[in-house]
Amino acid sequence: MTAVQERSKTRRQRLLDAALEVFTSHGYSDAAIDQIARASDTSKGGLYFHFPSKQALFLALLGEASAALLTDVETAMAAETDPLARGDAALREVLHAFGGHRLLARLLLIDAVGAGKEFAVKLDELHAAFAALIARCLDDAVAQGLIPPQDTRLAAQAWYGAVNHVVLRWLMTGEPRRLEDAYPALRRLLLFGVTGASQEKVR
Amino acid sequence: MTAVQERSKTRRQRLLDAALEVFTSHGYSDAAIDQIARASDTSKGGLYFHFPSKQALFLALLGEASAALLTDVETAMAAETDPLARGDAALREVLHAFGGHRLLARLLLIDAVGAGKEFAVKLDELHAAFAALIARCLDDAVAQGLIPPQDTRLAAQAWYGAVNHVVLRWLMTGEPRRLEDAYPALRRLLLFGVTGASQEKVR
Amino acid sequence: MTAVQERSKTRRQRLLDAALEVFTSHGYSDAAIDQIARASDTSKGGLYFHFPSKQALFLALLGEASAALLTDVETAMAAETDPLARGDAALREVLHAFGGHRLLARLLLIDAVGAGKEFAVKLDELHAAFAALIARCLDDAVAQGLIPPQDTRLAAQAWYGAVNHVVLRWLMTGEPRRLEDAYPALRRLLLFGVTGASQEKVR
Amino acid sequence: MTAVQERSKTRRQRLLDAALEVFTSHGYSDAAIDQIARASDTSKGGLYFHFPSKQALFLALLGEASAALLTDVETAMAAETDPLARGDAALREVLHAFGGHRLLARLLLIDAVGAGKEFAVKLDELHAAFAALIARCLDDAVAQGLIPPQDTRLAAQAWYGAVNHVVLRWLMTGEPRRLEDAYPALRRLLLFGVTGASQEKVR
DNA sequence: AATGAATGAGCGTTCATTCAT
DNA sequence: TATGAATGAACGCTCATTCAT
Repeated sequence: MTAVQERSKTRRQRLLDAALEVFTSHGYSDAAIDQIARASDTSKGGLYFHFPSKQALFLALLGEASAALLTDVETAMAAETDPLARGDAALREVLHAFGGHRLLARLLLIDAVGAGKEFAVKLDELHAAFAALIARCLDDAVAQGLIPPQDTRLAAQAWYGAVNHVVLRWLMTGEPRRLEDAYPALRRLLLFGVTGASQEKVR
Repeated sequence: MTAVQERSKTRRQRLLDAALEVFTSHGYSDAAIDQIARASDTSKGGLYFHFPSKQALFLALLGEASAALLTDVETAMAAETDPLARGDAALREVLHAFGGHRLLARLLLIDAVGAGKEFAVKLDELHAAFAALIARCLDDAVAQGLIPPQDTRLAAQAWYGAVNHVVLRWLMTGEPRRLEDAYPALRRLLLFGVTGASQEKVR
Repeated sequence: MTAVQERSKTRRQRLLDAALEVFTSHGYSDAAIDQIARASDTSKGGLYFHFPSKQALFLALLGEASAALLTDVETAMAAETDPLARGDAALREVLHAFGGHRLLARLLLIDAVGAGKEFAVKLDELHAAFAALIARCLDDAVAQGLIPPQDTRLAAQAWYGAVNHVVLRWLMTGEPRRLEDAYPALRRLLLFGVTGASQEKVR
Repeated sequence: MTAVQERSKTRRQRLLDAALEVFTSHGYSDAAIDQIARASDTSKGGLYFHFPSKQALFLALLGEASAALLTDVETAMAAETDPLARGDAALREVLHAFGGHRLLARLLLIDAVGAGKEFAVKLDELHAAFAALIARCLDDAVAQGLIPPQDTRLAAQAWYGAVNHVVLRWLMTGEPRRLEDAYPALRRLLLFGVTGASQEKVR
């Protein structure tokens, strides 16, 4: 990487950092390009040199955040071999990643949601990627006889939705203080959900 | 109620209907007051007679939608006495209500989320009310020995989040075609999750 | 016309007047909407209530100016019956109209020309309308044997171009001081041009 | 001229060529420096090395185009001795030059006109030079008794305007297909115009 | 000589809100 | 009550120009 590319990368990164800050504190629509430029110690023109539009900037941010999150989770899962342990690792890592990056959580779980049709696709990709990761675990677990056969796609979504909502509550109400504290109870619920109890107990 | 009040109520309702339509098809920020006025066969001035601001209109809409949803769910729950049957009824009713009112689902699950800080409180109230409803079921079930003791608040949130996300997927991808079709699998997951399996199977 | 329409028309007219002033003093591109709004004692929003865009405002101005000019010329021509006298009247009226409305002349002969492709059509219509007016005179004159058969379309264009250019010189250099002073010499040239001299003299 | 100067000249010419292309296809205001730089296989910085501003670039282009046109016409006129034959040669050459260089015609007759006050002077110089050329012919013709005494300045302008407008029509509507086809009729009109017919025929 | 990243003033346009009628 | 003309602050974006390399 040449010195020029280096500097350019720096500027681009500064812009993304500032954008994350501003978008998450005001919401997509209420975030002004001017504000982002100011927050990144750059000029409006400079921003538009690196990103062709506000939408593209947000999209880039979404892409980087999604990729970073997915990478983290995949890495954590790769360390385990047992299917359920991998699901467990995914849960732990998601809570850890979001817990350590509040803004990233806000971006993906709040700001991206109501931002407009243009971002629904990107968000959908993230959801799909996550659901696929979990569904794979569950499919493996079913294959190994660890859990009973079931609709693993839907279970994966429910899994993801449950985690999301706990994170959302944490974002909105601040409870639990440390997001990771939700781990034990959440783990229990999710595992039990897919493990299944005897029919007699439920009926 | 006088005739004038009656007509006023009609107008107000027309405005709310139009607002639901426009807000859910464009998102809060991109929805124009002009559009809502036109869609409701009223004028901008007329809208401002009934609602003091765009924000207030959206808030009123959120309020009505939330209340309607909660009422439906509470009614459905009241028909059952067994705690777990009441939770089951809640699930069925939520899927039914959202499945029958796509716009309402969009409003609460998508548009209200990224609309801005001003609406976070309202959304929080809805979440809290729902969580309380479910948590009460679970507490009762624990008290009656139907399920093991657990963090019922968190379980309620996970429950709600799982349902939300399934509805969200339905909104975004159209799957499953009929939202109610998700009921059996979702029911199984949620009940098993709170019922708990034997420790041996999980470990 | 109701009082509201009356006021609206007034405002619209004020906007057109201001637009003429600003467009002709800065050129289309360098004229700022802000300036026009200020010059018309209105607000930018008010301007956009009456005209959907800068382009549309300029187009409306061109339309009104063209129409006014054409009407004047047609009226002047209608007073004459002899074909050549009608052409003569057209010349006199054009010089008179432009001479009395410097801004209108600038608008049509200078500002509209380089303003962009979008206005070429409108300008073309004006040119075509004028050329048709003159060509009709010449055709009649040919039919009555007043002038020899010739390419009347092209002659009409040459006629129009000659007048245009004299007006243009007047706009740019201020000569002659009174535009109407160019009438006698111009009349002579144009009439001789179409009347035709004996072949012997030319060869 | 050194090799470096040679290369510089080449670069300068490439810039002028690209500028002609871009200015005539977008108009002065809508032509972007970026576009010109790209079209000339240079950079923005490179452009600014050769020309201090957009205005100066356009002015240089105007100057070169004007000079080229005038040189062509003067050369063509120099080949003739008879005053009216020289005017005739001028007409032929103008139609030929514009007919063969559509972009040059656009530049001088359309783009330069509405581009702004800064270019009015340059345009005026061109008009004046042309008018002087024609006026000289006419003065000579008067002196030699070939045409009757008249306002030769104004006649020259009318001459020029008529030609201009025919070229303009060709640019805007594409008629006649070959600009040179307008020559015979135009020649007849212009010569007759200055030659003058007997008063009897006109009255 | 040449590059292209960076600047920042300025523009056309939008839209929630107001208010005379 | 209801209307819609009017307001004006704010926004996303452009682009001629500069300058470190």
